[in-house]
Amino acid sequence: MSKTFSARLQEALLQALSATDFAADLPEGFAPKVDQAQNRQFGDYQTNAAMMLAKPLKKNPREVAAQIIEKFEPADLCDEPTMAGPGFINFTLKEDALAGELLRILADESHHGVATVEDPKTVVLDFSAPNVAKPMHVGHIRSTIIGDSLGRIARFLGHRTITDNHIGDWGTQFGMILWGWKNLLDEDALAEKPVEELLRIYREVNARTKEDEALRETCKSELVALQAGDEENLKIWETCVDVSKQGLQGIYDRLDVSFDHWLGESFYNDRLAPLVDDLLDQKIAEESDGAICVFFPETKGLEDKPAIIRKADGGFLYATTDLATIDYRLNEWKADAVWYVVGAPQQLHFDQIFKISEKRGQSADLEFIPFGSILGKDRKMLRTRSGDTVQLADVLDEAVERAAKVVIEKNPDLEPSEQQAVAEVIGIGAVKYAELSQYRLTDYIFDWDNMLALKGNTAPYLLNAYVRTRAIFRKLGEDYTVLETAVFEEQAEKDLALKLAQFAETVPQVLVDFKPNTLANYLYELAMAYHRFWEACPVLRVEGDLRATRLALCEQTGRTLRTGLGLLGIRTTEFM
RNA sequence: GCGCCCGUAGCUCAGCUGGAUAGAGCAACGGACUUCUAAUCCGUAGGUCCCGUGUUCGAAUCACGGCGGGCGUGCCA
Repeated sequence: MSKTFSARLQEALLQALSATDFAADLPEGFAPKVDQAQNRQFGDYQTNAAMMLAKPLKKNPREVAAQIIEKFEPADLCDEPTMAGPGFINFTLKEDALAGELLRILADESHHGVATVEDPKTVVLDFSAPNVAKPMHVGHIRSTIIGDSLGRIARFLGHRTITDNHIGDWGTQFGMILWGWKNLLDEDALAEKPVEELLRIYREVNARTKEDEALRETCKSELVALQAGDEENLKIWETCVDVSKQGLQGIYDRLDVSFDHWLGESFYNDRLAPLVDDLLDQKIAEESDGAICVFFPETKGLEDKPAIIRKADGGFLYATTDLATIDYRLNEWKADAVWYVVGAPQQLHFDQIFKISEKRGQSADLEFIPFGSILGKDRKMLRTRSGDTVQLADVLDEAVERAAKVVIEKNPDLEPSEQQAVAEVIGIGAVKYAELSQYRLTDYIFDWDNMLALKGNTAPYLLNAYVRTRAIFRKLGEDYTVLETAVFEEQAEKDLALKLAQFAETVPQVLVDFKPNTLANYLYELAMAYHRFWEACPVLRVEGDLRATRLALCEQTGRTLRTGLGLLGIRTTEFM
């Protein structure tokens, strides 16, 4: 497989460097960067290698640049590089190179020129992980959508990817649910809308325990009974988990998110006690005030932040479960890496369990991939227990409803069922894109209009570009065949062709720092380039190679948008 | 107290592994549809990149110190 433009330019640049007078004096391991030019007036790619080298070589940067340019052999890739400003070297690709690349990526129907990784890893992705017996609220959307997208991208790049929904099916909340089930349950409501009924009793009990000390104790004893294996409580617990999973599955189906496994906290129950014993044996953990703790005296920032893995009353905590989960993933799944897509407030927790894993001699690449909070209007965290948090299902309903309004307005003649199907793609896509197009650590204030916008840099903008690629082939009456000779007449065509080629440079970049918004931004730029092309370049009204080239650009834009949106977990529609 | 994250146009946000005049969208104003989907395109206007100091040929980006906001910090998850 051939390489991206930036990789090829980088190779040529290294060649040039090795031919210069100062080749022997280059810093060891010097790897010049070739970046996409920020501004078209500077060509297509640029490097600041000369300026980087000026200091160690004790030379004037422009002198260095001049010599690099002199030795640079562009082959048929680009024109003679030019020097600009304080010592930039700018590269402008040849039209033939652009044309050749277009043909190459068209031939690569599944990956569009994106190279798969040389050393595939087994990556476990831990994301979404809602609590059972409570429906997902807006706060769960980030983990679910970001995690799903990272999983799709890792898989696309060739990693063995395992997604695991580590649901909270064993927490202390079950004390309250058990009591509520026994005392407040409305059987008819349970049969009718099980998830809602579970939420209702949970909220009711939660509210009562705030006032009622005795009830708190009763709930606690229900929990203890469950943990001790009480048959009735276990039965209720199983039913709750079952019902909740079905409710969650409905949301996941709608979001087009799926998991390879659903190994919740309860799965690890048997493994907790032996794990703590083992940590004690190895002197990694010790007793302190009755609890079993791991201390980190040698780690800056954690000196006074022990991790508790067994409470004084013998109970285990989520740190214990998470450690057992790491064992399982490493031993059973042979994971090389585990990626946790979890909210930023849990930074300390993950620092601790990663450190413990290290103390145990485990060497897997454990990554905490945090995201910022969704805040309420008061700029405070949207709290799960505040009672009136916005439910995810409601957000999706509202999104689809808003999309439907526009679809009906724009396409009054469409069958209602088709209108609804299109609205579903647009509405859900809009919600996902709103999340994925922004940097994951940015906090934001929940706002319907913001989250569900349909104008500007949103999913509908990208979907519209895709739809326009399809409209052309519908009108043409046949599918794309094969392009033999690419010719360019307009700047808009070359800009689009270059953008298409850069898909291969963009996708791998997402996993460097786990930022799907890098891909979202790229797709937005691609859609913009296509919309400009659309305005400037009629396709069906021109003839010959030019028409074939433009059809190819349409086809490749459609493929790239479909694949790229697919990597974000966003579906496409043929019309809108 | 200590730790982590955020602070960029009126609003919502990109850009942050140092690079050229800091970019989008929304809102405002002005243009372009007998045309392959105008959910589009083109243009105008809008900035102490929170403040200060430092490193550097070069800082929104890195370091240090502040300020403002959010979150976390031994027996919830």
